[in-house]
Amino acid sequence: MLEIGNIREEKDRIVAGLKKKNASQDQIDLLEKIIFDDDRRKSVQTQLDNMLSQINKLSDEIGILFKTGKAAEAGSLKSQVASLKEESKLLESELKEIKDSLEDMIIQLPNTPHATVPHGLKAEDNEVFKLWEKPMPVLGSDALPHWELAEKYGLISFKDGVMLTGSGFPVYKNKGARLQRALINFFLDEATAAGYQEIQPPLLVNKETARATGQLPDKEGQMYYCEKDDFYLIPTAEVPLTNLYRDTILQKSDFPVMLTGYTPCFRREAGSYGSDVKGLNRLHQFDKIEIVRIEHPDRSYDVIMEMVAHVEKLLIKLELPFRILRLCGGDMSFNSALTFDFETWSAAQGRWLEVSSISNFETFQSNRMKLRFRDDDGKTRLAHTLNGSALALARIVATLLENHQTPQGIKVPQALQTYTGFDMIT
RNA sequence: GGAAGAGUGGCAGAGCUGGUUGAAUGCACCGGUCUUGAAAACCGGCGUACCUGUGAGGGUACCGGGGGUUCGAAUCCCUCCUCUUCCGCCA
Repeated sequence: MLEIGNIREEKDRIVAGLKKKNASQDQIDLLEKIIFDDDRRKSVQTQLDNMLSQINKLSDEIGILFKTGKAAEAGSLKSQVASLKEESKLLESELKEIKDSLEDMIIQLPNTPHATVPHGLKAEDNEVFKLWEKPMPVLGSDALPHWELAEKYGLISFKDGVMLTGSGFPVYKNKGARLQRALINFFLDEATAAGYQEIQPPLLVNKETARATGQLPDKEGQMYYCEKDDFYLIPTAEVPLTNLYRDTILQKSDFPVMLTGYTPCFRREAGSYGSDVKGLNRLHQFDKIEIVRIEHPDRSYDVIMEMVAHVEKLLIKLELPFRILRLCGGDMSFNSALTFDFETWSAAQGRWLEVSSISNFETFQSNRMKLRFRDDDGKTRLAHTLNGSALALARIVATLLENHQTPQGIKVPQALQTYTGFDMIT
């Protein structure tokens, strides 16, 4: 959620930012209305406060009359308060209405992009920030896509998943299951070695939590929902991890806040179809290790590069061809001010698969969840939040199988062998 | 799931027979005096948000969440949530 103060004070910058993010004219037009309504909010707040102040004063006077045994004289004061009270009720409901509609409007505005974000509308406009340095692997003509490899070696059963639940819920078996566990441990170990604190959060969260990181209201349809208990299945560990710091005021000495967690992620992915959902490409349930950082605003753009470097190291250790994209304004998520996507090369499919997305949200999340810190001058300010996948398992498994396939079997990268306990899948 | 009790500022803990209580007191924390330095002692400060004012300041709201009674509620009532204890169930 954008800060109202920024909307008021830096309207031109916000307009330019919204345009870069490919916002609609309707969204841009909201700014004027927001400022207008915020003026109204202030004026109604002032009236209300003055009125309540009067009520308080009169009530005190009545109290004194009662104490000094002049209760009989309180009658006219009481009726004064009664009428003021009626008026104040009206103002109160007016104020609430204005505040609600203000929030409704502000919530429709996406975050504004950082200066380094490239212009553009769609995926093709993203900037290739970095390409892996080694030559791309060349596979034989008999190379198989991962879903065939998974079947050939008995690693994953998509069929059984359909039987148990439905499509998009694969069952990992044998060395496939072991590979999953190895990757989880590998990623968690790498993250904790880099200084991230390991967290095991709940997989179901309440409305308030889903709201604070921005999943509600706009991504409601993407989450699984337990109606009976009013809980949402998390679409990413970002939700519970970042919310750990909801409504808090950090001391500067609390920085850096570095969290990591492994969780399954649940996504309805309504509307996806075709080759997008083939094999492991897009699942309703997949495993992911997330890294989250809460930072001083002065540091957040250094920190995002640290996170990029961390993920890059992981992919190098897994010996997977990758590229890093700096997303253009039109392709970035609603919440983000700057996003780097990592894609690994799916050799047998001949396409890039997104395996990580690292974003700086600046104060967009912290504003909504009241995540502040105390600055040197003693004042509270909103902290910056960042997160990234490090890494998402399913697609890593897909490209791992495809890129490391040989006529003898699938080679396990060196770094992973201590975790798998085998160096070859045969 | 059933029964009883409880939820107050960073923590501990008063207030809960309704009226200078945003909230005693202690600890923690910050500043100062003292000291070669530190500790102790003493003095002062010490919540968040919003409105208003150039500023000093003034005002409003908040004592788990929401609603109600009342001229007035941390204090009374309703409801929800959470915690503790006992019973039941269970990995």
